[in-house]
Amino acid sequence: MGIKERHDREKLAVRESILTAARDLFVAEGYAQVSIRKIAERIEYSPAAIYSYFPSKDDIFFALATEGFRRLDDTIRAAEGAPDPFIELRDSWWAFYEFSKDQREFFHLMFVDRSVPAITEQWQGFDLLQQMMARVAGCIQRSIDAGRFPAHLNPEVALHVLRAALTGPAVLGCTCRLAPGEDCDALARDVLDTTLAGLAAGTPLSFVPSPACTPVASPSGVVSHEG
Amino acid sequence: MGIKERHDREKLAVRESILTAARDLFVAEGYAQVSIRKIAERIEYSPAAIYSYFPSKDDIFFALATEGFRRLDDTIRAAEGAPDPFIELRDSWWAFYEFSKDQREFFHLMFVDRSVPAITEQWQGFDLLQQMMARVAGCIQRSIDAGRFPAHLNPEVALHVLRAALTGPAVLGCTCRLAPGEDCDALARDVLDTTLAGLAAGTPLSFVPSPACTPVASPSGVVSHEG
DNA sequence: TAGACGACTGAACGGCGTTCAATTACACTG
DNA sequence: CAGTGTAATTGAACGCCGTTCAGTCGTCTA
Repeated sequence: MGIKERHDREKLAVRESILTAARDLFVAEGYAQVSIRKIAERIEYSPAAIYSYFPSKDDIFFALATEGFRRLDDTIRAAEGAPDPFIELRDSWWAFYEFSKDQREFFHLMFVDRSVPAITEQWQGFDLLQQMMARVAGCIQRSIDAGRFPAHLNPEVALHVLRAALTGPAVLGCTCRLAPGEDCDALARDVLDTTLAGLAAGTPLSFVPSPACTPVASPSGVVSHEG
Repeated sequence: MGIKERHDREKLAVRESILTAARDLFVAEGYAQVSIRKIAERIEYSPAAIYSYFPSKDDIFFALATEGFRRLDDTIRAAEGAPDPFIELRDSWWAFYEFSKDQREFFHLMFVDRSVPAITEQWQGFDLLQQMMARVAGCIQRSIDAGRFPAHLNPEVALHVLRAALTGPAVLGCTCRLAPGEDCDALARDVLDTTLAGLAAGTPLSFVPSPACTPVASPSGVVSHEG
């Protein structure tokens, strides 16, 4: 009796086509330009039909943000593997910046956009992001062990400082806050190198990271596992 | 014959009341929650009336962004004056970060929001921002002269690096991308100190700043001098 | 074949930014 | 004071938006 299975498959295929349409539209035109009606037209369904696949528009974009973290993970993984942990660290964060350039809309959705509400609600862990963070922290630890950073440096603190600093040029780029002639890549490179040098210099730091670290919360308070 | 003058004054007062209503609404509820209809209701005019004072909703917020730069200028000016230029530099950038906290919606409008389109168009100089930048650059130069930074450091480059790095924690805070328990102030402090230490360490930098530097472009391509 | 059930739709609700013909208020002219 | 011109203001509409819901339609079950 594979009828239910076929139905499930078909249902999932429609859901996937909604996400594909939404992704195509928002990568091409940005979040703000995407409407339920446009998505519906693209998949040749009525707008109302979409609401039997996603409870709200925000949930569609939350699913896409989740996909964004998968893409970011791929990007950063591809940058890992340099023999020198310090170089690997630099490559990883450079990959983070390049992700903000190459997948601008995804980056904006994941790290900048405020359209998705309920940010302060409880969220369920994004395993991918936490794994990414853990890998980078490990890389920092290996850099410390290799003598590239002072022994007293807390890898978690360094991680958050790097994340915050690199977020700067990434956001400036993706929100169009640079003059046309300005070289965003060079700026990002300088911020990265300056931050690494500052960490290497052993400035005392005061930040105490909390065990949890959230990128974006589910609009319905529940993590949506799309795909 | 002061009738025209009185009319001008009245017209200006209505314009001002529109801005006040918009400011109150958006500081309290955020850009996205502000509508022309709500502004109109608050000033007891019809929505259509607003369009004889501002060509579009975006222009209202562009005027508010301009006001935001005035507020930022006040904030940073108040932080200046420390005898040690290095301390003054640190105080100035800390004031920048505090502005992002205390005037979150203004900061978001000025440095993050993408709702206002036409960012890449030609813009007319924001004298205030350029003056702010020039003052900070001067402060960096004095820090170099005082031996706090290497002599070969380009003050303009350092300025952009500091701006980009500090934008990071500011954006993380104002877009709610920190876990509830995380201490944004400590993070910002660490980013600031790490960046200053990195600049002091004399890492070679590659960024070449363009003479112009824009925060946000006018939606109609023309700077609106409100007030 | 009757009924149940799920997917799907058309129409609507209340909101939005914006436009425009028509009206009103008012200073000026004769 | 009556009439005229002008600028301010409005009501109604247009075409969007996210979302809801009663109702339809097709398919599977008993």
